[in-house]
Amino acid sequence: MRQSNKREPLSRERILRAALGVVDSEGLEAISMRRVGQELGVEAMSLYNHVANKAAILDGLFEIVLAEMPAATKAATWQVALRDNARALRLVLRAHPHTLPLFATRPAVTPASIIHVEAALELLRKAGFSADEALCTLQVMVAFVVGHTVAGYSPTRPEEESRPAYEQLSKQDFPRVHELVAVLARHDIEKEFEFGLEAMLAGLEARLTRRKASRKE
Amino acid sequence: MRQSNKREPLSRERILRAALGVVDSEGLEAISMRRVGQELGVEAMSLYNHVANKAAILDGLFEIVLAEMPAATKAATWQVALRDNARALRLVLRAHPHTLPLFATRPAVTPASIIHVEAALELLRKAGFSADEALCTLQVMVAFVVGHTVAGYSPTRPEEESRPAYEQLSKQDFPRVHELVAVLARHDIEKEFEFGLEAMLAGLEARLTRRKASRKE
DNA sequence: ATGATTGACTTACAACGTAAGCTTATGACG
DNA sequence: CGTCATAAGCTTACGTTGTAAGTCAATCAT
Repeated sequence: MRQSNKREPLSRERILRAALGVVDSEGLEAISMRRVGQELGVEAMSLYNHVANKAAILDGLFEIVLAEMPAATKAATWQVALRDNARALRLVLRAHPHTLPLFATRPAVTPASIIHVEAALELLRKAGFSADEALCTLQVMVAFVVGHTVAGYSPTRPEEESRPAYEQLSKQDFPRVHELVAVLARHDIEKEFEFGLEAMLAGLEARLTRRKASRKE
Repeated sequence: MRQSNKREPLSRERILRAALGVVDSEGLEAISMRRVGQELGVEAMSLYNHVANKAAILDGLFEIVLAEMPAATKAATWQVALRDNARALRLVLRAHPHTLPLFATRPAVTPASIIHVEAALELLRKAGFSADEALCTLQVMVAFVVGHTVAGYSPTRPEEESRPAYEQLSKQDFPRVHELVAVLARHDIEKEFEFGLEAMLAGLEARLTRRKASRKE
């Protein structure tokens, strides 16, 4: 009955990877200590030898997802670097949509992502941003990327109330909303992301040039 | 022993308000059917006469928080309107920081906020944005506001590992990160929000003028 | 060989969401 | 006034959860 061969020992690493597997295939609320243990052929309580508690597993999930982000390639300009980073972050988040709620609870910047932060800061500082501006820029970019990805890709459970209301109530009272119904059909959420990303970058660039101009006179 | 006087009857409204009270003072994970019932002097199961289940309560919380957003005042330009809306949304979210995780799971636009959406769309369309651009603009703004507020105001439980790492490891390996340590002390997250908001607005405005120019030639 | 350490398993408990059934107050209608 | 339907509360019960506490077998240093 018992797992016959000498099994490889448990570890934080293996636990997190098993947990990520469960979350990816069954959703965030599917993980319980017993479920993760079962995935590893182990009792729930055995996990406590390697992780402090369930919250620590969620923290770890957040961490290993973020660690999937590829190292930044050498970019020509800070604009390109920021854009690349934003897209890379979005891709990582989209790869594990069920973990997205985690990013709403935990601080976005973590030791795992510090390399990316350092690289981005370096470029921004050299481009002429002050330390504070560079910090703001990064935080604001992350906020946008995470915010937009969470909004668009959080797996919505099949609630039936919210959808139909649009077509019915809105014709005369909300003409502009009604107008969107047709648009929504062919609306591309990736285009929407790029739309926001470009706006953000353009705004940051404008700020930088204005800043340089005011310093020089 | 029993609650003596004829008590006023339960209702979805009362349940949600009680739940919001619990969440505001004790945090999101403090709400359980029994806890909310206790708040109203009622058994847990009685709540099921007015709400479908716990998820419905969370949906309702989301809803009544969003409903606190004040009606938009008549704004001079779409820029001012967007800025006002963004700040108003942020204020509402900040007023109930414990509910912020809810905004990561649920769709941002809800029947409760449709009036604001309609008003904003009207202004954007009149300013020259296409229907799709107006939709993108709104979604992107909401994503930024929610994303940034969640990142900055989600009540972080007192985890002790993440903080001290900064000062230690970063001096030579991460000089730019290290540079931030001093900045962080006097860093103002509201300024940071305004920084991002202005960048976003500037970028959107640039897009609009470019669009008008290209249509005219 | 022996003793300590590690890491698994077992048991147990309180709290959770909620299904099912029961009880009581309200109000319509003969 | 009596009857009875409906509504809205209460009670009990079940399965699942996170995890504290205790047990036991394997590994390893001496």
